[in-house]
Amino acid sequence: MTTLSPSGPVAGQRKVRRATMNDVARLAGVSIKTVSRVVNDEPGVHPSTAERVLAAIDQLGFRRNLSARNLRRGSSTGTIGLVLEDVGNPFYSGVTRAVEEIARLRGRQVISGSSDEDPGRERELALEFCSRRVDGLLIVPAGLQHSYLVPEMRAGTPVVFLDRPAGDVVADTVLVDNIGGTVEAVTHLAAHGHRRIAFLGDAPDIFTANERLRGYREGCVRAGVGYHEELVAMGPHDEGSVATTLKRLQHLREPATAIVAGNNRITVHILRTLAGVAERPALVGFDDFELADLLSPPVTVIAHDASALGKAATDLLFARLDGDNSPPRRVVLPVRLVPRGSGEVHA
Amino acid sequence: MTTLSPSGPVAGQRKVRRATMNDVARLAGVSIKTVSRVVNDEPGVHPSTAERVLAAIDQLGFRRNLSARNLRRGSSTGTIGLVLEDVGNPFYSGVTRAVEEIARLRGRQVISGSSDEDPGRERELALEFCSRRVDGLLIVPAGLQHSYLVPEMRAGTPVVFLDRPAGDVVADTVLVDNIGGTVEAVTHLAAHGHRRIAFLGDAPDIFTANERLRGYREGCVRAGVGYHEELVAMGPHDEGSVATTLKRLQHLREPATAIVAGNNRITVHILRTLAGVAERPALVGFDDFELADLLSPPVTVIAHDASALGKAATDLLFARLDGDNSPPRRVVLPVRLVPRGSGEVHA
DNA sequence: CCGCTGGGGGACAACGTTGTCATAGTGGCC
DNA sequence: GGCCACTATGACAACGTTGTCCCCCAGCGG
Repeated sequence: MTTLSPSGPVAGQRKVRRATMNDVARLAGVSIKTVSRVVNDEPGVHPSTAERVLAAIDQLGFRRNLSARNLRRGSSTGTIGLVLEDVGNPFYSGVTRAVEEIARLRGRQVISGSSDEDPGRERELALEFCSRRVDGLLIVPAGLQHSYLVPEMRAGTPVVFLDRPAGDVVADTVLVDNIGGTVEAVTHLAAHGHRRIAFLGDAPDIFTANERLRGYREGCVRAGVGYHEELVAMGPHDEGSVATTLKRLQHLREPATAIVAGNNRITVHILRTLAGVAERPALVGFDDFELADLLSPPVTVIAHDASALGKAATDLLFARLDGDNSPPRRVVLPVRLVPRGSGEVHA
Repeated sequence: MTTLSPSGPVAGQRKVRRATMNDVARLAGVSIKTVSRVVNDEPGVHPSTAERVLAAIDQLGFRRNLSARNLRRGSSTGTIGLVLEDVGNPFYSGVTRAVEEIARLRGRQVISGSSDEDPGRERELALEFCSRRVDGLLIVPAGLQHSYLVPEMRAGTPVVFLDRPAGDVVADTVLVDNIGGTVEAVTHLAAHGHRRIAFLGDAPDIFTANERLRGYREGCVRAGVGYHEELVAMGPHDEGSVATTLKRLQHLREPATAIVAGNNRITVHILRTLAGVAERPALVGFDDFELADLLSPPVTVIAHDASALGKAATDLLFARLDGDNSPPRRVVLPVRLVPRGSGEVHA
């Protein structure tokens, strides 16, 4: 295996024009249409002609321009757009992977972008993708207003919302059972004798955070332990605010003996804050995460499957692309409580 | 906030043709060029005309077709291609995030795909991206043959290799200091009295795995503990094979008292295997991972920064796009040993 | 009244493909 | 020999934009 340098000046060859079918045609001494035939494996080209064309293609380093092709054919661009909150978050990267996988099977490329929970950025990304004429859109909504998508949907771009519902359009949506999950978490803790169960969640304008809060409240009521404002802390959380909150919960007249964490980031903040603390409250976290089983104590979680979420949404999208025009669907994926230890501590 | 259904039949509107500038022009009673002027904020359009055009755009839900635009202008497509091993792996999703971030600042969209360590798939993805006329390519090489990229590079598409070097082309490359890292790991363990230090790595045809093995060997020699074949286990590892290997290492005539893990997946397998075991060997893992500090004992690692890697590579790519045509560069990012406990166990 | 200026707007070609249709040549059959 | 069928190939338009160039007309100075 020799080391080839792409001969001649390579880096910074910004000015070179890529070879087109025209160039190939000229070099091979045929018409451009014949080149097209060869490139597309269409019949009716004499083998010797095809050979000349292929040689020219090789010599010029020709590669068909897909944009031009799609433009002319008016066909799909073979892309789907994915707008999520942050690819860097393992949960969403799991989603991305699943989306990519299915898209691949259906011969599509994925274009993705992170909104960072910023509605403006979400919109910017989604519309940019529409300008690129993606065949469909998968969106983890950052905001509550999605009417900007109405023209796109009307123009035939299917949109599936993921993880959270859209604010003001009716469209396919895939969610997880946030309420059921937190109800189960609370019930589980109550069953182990806890009556002072706290909830730390994300800002309540985030759909999932709000739903989980509702589930928490319902769980408290059902378990007969009552809902107490003082045991709840919503809002954007960082390590510092979590530490403060935990301290507060501990020093209540009736301290919290158990905590439900609203998502994986919060769970991790809590774990870090509690590291080395002897008297630990029981803990159940929403979202599973790697190594949860290897911590001590292992962390009990409400688990749901990122790739199942991605798969369900993408399947739905492709169903629409295949012509399914039934009314918009809302799919709610189940969650399950995985008891590992941290949630089985008795009060 | 009312709930708008995109009026009329929406889902399954596969047949609708998107409005073009032509349609807008007709509706507004102007020429298509005037529409173009309005859409592009070009001067020389009477405000009242512009208003009519905007109204028509709104009414028809027109959105400029970026492919057509780029085709006509011969300008960049505003996209860059990213081929990695698996977006689902937190390390690569960190890379992805960083790439996305920089691309955004430079007004580019990222198209990405996972090769799953399959050279054929890598090639397929890279060439597909070239067909889409990405402005540049970032590739985590799966195989050793990349001469297929020569025509593309010659045609002016800059390519930067990431995490591993290309097999047979000279191109920009960003790596981490694999050898230095493992040397440091071994040195560290030896300094704590270990003389029987094992190495579990990935298949040696993977560049990083091989480099790390070299570093391990060099570290052993430098530390004066010698290199022993029996302490090394390379190859694809799953939980089972890791368990078997650990057992073997434990039952050697002179058992291993310390382990260097070749990457984060292997580290995790080891941790899972050792869970609950009383007599644990010392452990240093290559790649940092979330929660490493919360395990007991906390895991000592050779850390390097996924986002730094992504950033460096993307910066390099954009430098090329900006016209930098200096000879291909090879950037090696430093790693650092983060002592947390698991590696500071004395032999 | 003429010519000039400049703002507002349009006609047309071109980007790189592919679909449609036409045509040249070749051989076979009556 | 004339006609047909068939193969191999090409000319040309069109996809949705934008760049270039041109035109019309109002206003203005001489």
